[in-house]
Amino acid sequence: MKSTGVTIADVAREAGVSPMTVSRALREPERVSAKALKQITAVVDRLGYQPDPYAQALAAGRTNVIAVIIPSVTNNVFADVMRGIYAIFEGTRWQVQLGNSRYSADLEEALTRTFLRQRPAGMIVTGIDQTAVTRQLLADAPCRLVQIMELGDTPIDMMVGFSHREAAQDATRHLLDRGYKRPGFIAARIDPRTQRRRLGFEDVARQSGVYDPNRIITTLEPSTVTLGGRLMAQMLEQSPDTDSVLCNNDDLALGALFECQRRGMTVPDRVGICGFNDLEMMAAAYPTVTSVKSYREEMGRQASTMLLQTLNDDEPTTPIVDLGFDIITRESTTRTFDDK
Amino acid sequence: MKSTGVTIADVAREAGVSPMTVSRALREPERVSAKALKQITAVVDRLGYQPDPYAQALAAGRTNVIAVIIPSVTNNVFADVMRGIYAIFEGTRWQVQLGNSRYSADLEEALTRTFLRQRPAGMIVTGIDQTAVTRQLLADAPCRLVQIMELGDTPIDMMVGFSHREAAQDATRHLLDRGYKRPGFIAARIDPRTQRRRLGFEDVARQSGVYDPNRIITTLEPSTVTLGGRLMAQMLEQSPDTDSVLCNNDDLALGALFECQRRGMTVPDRVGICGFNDLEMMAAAYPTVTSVKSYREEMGRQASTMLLQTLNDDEPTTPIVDLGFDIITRESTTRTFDDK
DNA sequence: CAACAGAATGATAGCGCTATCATTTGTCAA
DNA sequence: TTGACAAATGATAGCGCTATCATTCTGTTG
Repeated sequence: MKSTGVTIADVAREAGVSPMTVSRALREPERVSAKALKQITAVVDRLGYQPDPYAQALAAGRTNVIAVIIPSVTNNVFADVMRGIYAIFEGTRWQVQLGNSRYSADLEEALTRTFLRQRPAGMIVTGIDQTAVTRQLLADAPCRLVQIMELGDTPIDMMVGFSHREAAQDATRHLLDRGYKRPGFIAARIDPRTQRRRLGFEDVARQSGVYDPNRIITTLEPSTVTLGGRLMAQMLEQSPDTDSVLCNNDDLALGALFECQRRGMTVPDRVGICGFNDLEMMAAAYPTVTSVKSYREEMGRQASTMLLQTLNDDEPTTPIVDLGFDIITRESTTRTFDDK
Repeated sequence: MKSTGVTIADVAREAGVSPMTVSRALREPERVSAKALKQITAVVDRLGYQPDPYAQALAAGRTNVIAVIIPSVTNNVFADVMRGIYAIFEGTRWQVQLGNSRYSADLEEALTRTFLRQRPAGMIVTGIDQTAVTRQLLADAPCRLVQIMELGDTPIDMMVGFSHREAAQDATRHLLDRGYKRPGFIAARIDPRTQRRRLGFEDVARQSGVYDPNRIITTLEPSTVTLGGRLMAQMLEQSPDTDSVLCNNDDLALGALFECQRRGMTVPDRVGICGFNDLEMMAAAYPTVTSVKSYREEMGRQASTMLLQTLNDDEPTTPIVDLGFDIITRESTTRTFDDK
């Protein structure tokens, strides 16, 4: 039943002090005399003592768990966010624990319950579209929280993100500025963020008089490069005069690019392509692909830093952070002529 | 200091039984009378009781944690493995906990210690190149273990993987079979698996008399599509007559493809390209790209299933599983002529 | 109907740690 | 040297649960 075997009592005995002093030496060394500290440290090292995190959690009533809920572990976008989160918490006493909601609000609710049962020290959750119950759970939780990826008017606590709708608006405007007259929009895995991007596309398309529902193709399927090709093919079949596409993400954009090449339709001259997220590969593609850059790793870092501040009893200066976005213009939307 | 507030004692009081009976009702319902069970279940639901996992762990001396150590969270390959792992454990009482060794054996050792301190119910670790200390820690651990990704002669416990060296041998042979005479090898983020793939390439290159150290380019940088382009460029500069490349992974292969296109070198006629892992995008690229398919998600599923069996006190029928690999031949190595 | 096996339940004692408060030790001014 | 006060340490009592064993309650049998 025993684990490592070495308990705080063993250390205390060997060091000739009480368990309480050992406990202190480990957590608040400044409250222990230099002599005792040295003694204890030596024994800890010699015995290889490691505190039992469960006993600590139970006795102290709090944990060192940072619970993170993301919709997908296989999506590059969240992988980047995670890298930012790990970058901040690695080497600290906080332990990141990952939960995967698989784009389901119900699963997210269940996950939230599971996590809260563990009394996390802090939480990071994705997006602003939690169920009412989840929102309530999070609001009542005895820990601080950062919502990431998006911005919204009703933050539960803290927030780091950017406006997907505005980003899509700007990207659509970019296509029009580049002389494209009949832009389309393709999207897969319709989640709330995707929806807002579509709205952004529609905003600008409508207001510029180029809106055509036949140039909007969405599907619930998970997004892949192959699917990008398929959606592009569908677009060109149902609206052959489409001269550009805003893709909901870079996988789709890459697939669309390949599909155009396969059909001998030159990019950017015959078809302009704009992706979303600006994954690393977009700059390496041939032709290079324009994309909406989002600051994903920075988002993870910011969220973690803010959480860390609250854990140290500092209030972050800005509890709501807009990281913005940038349209990274590349060859795929840079025509060599204008078909006016 | 209290958490949810509702403890097992509260439930017991309300249900008019002892805490012990509640504890039993929750974990071994068949050992409790139907009447008591119904009573208790009702109270649990009404009060929304959730057992405290820390108290459970401390009292029972075991946990429901499955510890998984992978070298990277942002690498598609491991994302796929994780998907397989989650697929098996989701919905069970086991909780997957992820650790990121960032391709460092020392970090892996530290992580292993951290995880073992938590007395996981089972572990999944990547590869076979642990430090001696890590190996010892794992061997002594009071839980079962699966090593994934590779095969080796000295498994610590169970193992699911495939031979990277043989895979690279086959891929190299494939290039030669397709009529390529001067194959090269490019690799980034040199980890032990990459090394073995290089050995596989060298095996066949040597034995076919086409070995040329100037056609092997490796770097410690993390692998990206952009880097694939750069390494390909370097290859074509230092060995301009290279007529094909085996890429250590698909990101590099895609970068190499783009670089060739940028230089107007036709793929597959002027240069053949073979990737490794067979990520989804390889089938969508233009031209489609040949790659060594590895069964990553299946690897995660197998490892998890085996672990689950041991957790249920069944011994898996095969503790060492070779999932093999397949060369998926596509356009990028299908020449329309033979330059013999 | 006594006797008894087996099922159901409960009392007790921790798991390894920390919060709290009491006690001891050390330091310094008067 | 003494008293006052702070610093250092320790004794005690749980945190919420489960393992273990003792007890009580069935139901069955001769």
